[in-house]
Amino acid sequence: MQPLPGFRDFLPADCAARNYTFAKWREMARGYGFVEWDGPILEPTELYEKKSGPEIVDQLFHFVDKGERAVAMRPELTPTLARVVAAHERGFKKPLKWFSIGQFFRYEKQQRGRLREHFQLNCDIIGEAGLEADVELLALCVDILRSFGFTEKDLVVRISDREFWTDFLRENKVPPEQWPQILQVIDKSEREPREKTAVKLGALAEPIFGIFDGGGKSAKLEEVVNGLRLRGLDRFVEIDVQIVRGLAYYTGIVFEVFDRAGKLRAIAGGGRYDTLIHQLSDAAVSLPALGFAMGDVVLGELIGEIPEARSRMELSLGREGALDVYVVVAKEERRPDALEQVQRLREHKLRVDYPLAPAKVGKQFQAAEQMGARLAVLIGDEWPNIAVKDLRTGEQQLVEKDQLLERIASVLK
RNA sequence: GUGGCCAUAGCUCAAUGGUAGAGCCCCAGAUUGUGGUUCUGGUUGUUGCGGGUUCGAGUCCCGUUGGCCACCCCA
Repeated sequence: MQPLPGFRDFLPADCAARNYTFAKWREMARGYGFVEWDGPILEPTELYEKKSGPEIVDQLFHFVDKGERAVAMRPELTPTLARVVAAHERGFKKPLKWFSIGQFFRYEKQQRGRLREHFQLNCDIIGEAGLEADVELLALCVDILRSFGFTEKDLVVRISDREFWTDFLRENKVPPEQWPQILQVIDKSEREPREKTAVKLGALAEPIFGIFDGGGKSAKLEEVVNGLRLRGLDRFVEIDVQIVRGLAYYTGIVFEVFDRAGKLRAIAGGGRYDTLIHQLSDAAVSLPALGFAMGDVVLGELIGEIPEARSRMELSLGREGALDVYVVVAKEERRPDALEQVQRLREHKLRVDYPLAPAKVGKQFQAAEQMGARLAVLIGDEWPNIAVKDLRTGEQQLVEKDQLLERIASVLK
């Protein structure tokens, strides 16, 4: 039996890496004053249809439950957030700065960087229409990535503005019902030959290519970059109006993070969605909002690619995984005494392990080594004295059992 | 969803159509109480699964499942 396609088993090393990622996400988000929340993993399918149209259903893990409800495993958090905020916003002072770490699902053929399941950090700011919120969100996104050891040489945040294009389309008298289609063509233009894009754009091709080649100027985007400059983070960002993002609900600044080498899929992405909460609100709540999401899969791949990030993680995992003390039961008749010491050490918040079954002393030291124990404590013939061995230096000292804690503390310090 | 490539031990991979192997890992030993190195020995496969061709299939053919890559889509 294998796991289902696109689903992962997390062996201890994988879990350790995942915990490392989550810890960084949490630490940085909290550092920016974001508070953690979460929603259900299963939602009415309708929640996603309402927001993205019926085609989205093809890409959902969805089914009919025993109560004959059409349900879907969440593919993203934003619709849930909008629903929750619409229902509970009065209970909180604005702006809300909320983050969440959870698992998300989509029914698609898997590929590198795209499974049927992944974990995602979502950070959102609700109730602030000003650009300072966009800057704050971008700064958090960049700082999270910096905390993993990435620099501006490793990745780039490409920022764009949906309004730049909607203004353009309005000026060119394009009927609004055609906007989503044209935005999609712009979004895709980078990945296909220009001739093909030109055909799709028709008369708009010339002015749009002109904007691509001219860089696309926007006072708003300049202001965002300036805001990041004040925080010393502008070196990570580039204005690039070709970024549009596929989702229909974005209304303002949008951005995506890519590796500079261009080998991987987007590492993170987000933007402003000022009208979504209103659309999903039965009570006609209307709040400006913006957010981004960062997935664990592509991020993990990038950590693997960048030596600085990888060694930073390995260092951290080495520290986290290690045992403080391994208790060697050198004489089986001393096992009760050994267990008493194990319990005592554990009550003093030390990480302690010992052999569950009788084993040769050599094997026990091997086990201690393998588990990364800092110290081995040997209980046997010398009892009530105990040998304490520093496994890094090899130094060993005999102490009376009541001095054990003291001795351990002095070595661990 | 469409197309191409791939599938051999727990892992990484060998094996002109002719008796399935190596390294690593794991386990056990090296005068019975001291780890990392070393040495010796050992376990493991219906060659992803199901058919077919052939005297004989890991090898060739068909199907199927899974993986990788591109497209599609991108949360």
